[in-house]
Amino acid sequence: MEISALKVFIAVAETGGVSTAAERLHCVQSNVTARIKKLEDEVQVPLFMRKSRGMELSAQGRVLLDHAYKLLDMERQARLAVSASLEDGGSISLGAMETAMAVRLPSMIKTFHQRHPHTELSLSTGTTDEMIKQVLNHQLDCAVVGSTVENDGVLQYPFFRERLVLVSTPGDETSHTLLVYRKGCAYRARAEEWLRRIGRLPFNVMEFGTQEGIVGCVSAGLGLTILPLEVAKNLKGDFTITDLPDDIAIVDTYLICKKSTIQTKPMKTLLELANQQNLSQVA
Amino acid sequence: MEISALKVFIAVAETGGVSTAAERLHCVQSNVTARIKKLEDEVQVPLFMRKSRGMELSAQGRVLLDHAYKLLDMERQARLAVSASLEDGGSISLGAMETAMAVRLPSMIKTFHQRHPHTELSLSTGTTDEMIKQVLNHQLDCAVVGSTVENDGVLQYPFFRERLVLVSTPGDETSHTLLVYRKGCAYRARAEEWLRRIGRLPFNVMEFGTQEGIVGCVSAGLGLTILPLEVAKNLKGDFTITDLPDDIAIVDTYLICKKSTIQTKPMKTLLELANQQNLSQVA
DNA sequence: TGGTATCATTCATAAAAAGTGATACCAGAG
DNA sequence: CTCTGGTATCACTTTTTATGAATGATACCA
Repeated sequence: MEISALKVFIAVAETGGVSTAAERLHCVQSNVTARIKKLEDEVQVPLFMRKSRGMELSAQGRVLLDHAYKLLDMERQARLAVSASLEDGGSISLGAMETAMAVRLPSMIKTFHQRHPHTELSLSTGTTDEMIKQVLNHQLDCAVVGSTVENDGVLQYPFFRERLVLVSTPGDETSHTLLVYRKGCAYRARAEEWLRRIGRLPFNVMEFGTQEGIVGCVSAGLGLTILPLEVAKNLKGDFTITDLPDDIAIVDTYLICKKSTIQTKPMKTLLELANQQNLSQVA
Repeated sequence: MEISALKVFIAVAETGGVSTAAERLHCVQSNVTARIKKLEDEVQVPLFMRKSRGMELSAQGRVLLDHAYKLLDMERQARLAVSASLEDGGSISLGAMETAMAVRLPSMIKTFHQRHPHTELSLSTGTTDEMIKQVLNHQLDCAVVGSTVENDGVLQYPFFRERLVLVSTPGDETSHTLLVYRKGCAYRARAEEWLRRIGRLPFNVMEFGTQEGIVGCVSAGLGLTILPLEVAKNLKGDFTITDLPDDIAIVDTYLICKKSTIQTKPMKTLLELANQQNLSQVA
């Protein structure tokens, strides 16, 4: 039962005749006759009673007419919804490093939600490497990551700049144990680079899935970790913060998304908001 | 946006790929590819993001998917409703002479409604001639009329037999004024026939649209009228009832409907109920 | 690194559906 | 009776949908 068939059905039902319906449909009368017959074949029931002059709905026809109206209306709605979703609505999946999610994103997300209350924003966290892969696979619409990506199918917007510091418990600053995220974290690479550079070798690494786990273990004196200064300053407890040289410490984060991702209005808003943050927040 | 197009859209969305969808749809991939493309052209928006392996819904695609499910379900419903209306549901329009509507029909209608609570019964009244025409034109599904009709496209079921009597105010029995329905009433023909036969000429006729009007005017002494005995006996007020010879008085009513009217279950019930009343209620 | 399997797309073409125009047919009106 | 206003039927064209084979891209595996 195709939508177009229902349209001719409605035309005949409303005009009470094949010829008048044909006129309204801008087609020829024989075509209308044929399509009605096909529809009747399909539902196995006569939809009209042929009168000497015109046709009149049968009981079954009246039933179908009701439904046909609804169906047609729904089709219109669907069409509308899809166009509208370019403007608003729909959903966006955004990934971010856990640290970014904690510090930078909340205010931005708030603003976004005010501007697009109908757009569903689904947040997830992951390591830089994981998220880059997900963006490339369209499992994420966009992501906040800690390194650039050399792939010209990807748009990258500078998001913010931050300074990494080493965090440990007092007296534990020279630990050879590094507590970090699982492989793929942008910060982890920096930390390892630093330890290698200052020759604190060999060092061992403990991997964690969440930031909470890392911080908990650092405060228990298990070792040291690397965190954005913003995050480190807000830690509760007694920690020592050790500066790092700029080339290690300063990391630029980017909001990335695939070029092929549809640029809906909400998506544009998101990128725009990201750009507004694009001030060197840290020297 | 045809239903069939949405079916392939859903298949692709659910299986996450053209090939798997094609398999499910029992057709070749190239066809699925083409139809998806056509749908995308139609809505002017990419519905899927092409990944290296398979396809994934875009934000707009997700929106459409929701609607597609609803639409498909609605279509199923419509199809079902039409078949079901053969069994039950739907509507039947029944016409009857006002006198029949008052006396014989109520109990029958009640039974009918108990058996088919989902069938809408629309009642109307009219003269025999009017209703015969309406049945022939399918403006009525069936009707209770006071004469047979010589048209072999029409089914006629004996409904009941009744006795007509003349009704007047006491002392007004020989009035030359006949109060009757508008032209086309089966009883009116009988009354005129009677007056002619007994030579009460000339007589004049006042036409009315409703039985109430007739009765009111009769009781005001304007003239006499002809009514079924059953009805006459139940009139409130002081009336004289005059018998008529059998050939004038006894009238058979019939439930008629066109042969071409679909014999739905409810319709069959109606005819069956009519036949149960088919007892000579009056000698 | 090359080989193989898995997908999507493209293209030429076949089959089916929708649309056309002419004509036949039917019933009511004059 | 013919005329008129309508539907149905028919042979035909156009459009849409479906097919099969070829192409290309990418992942997976050795």
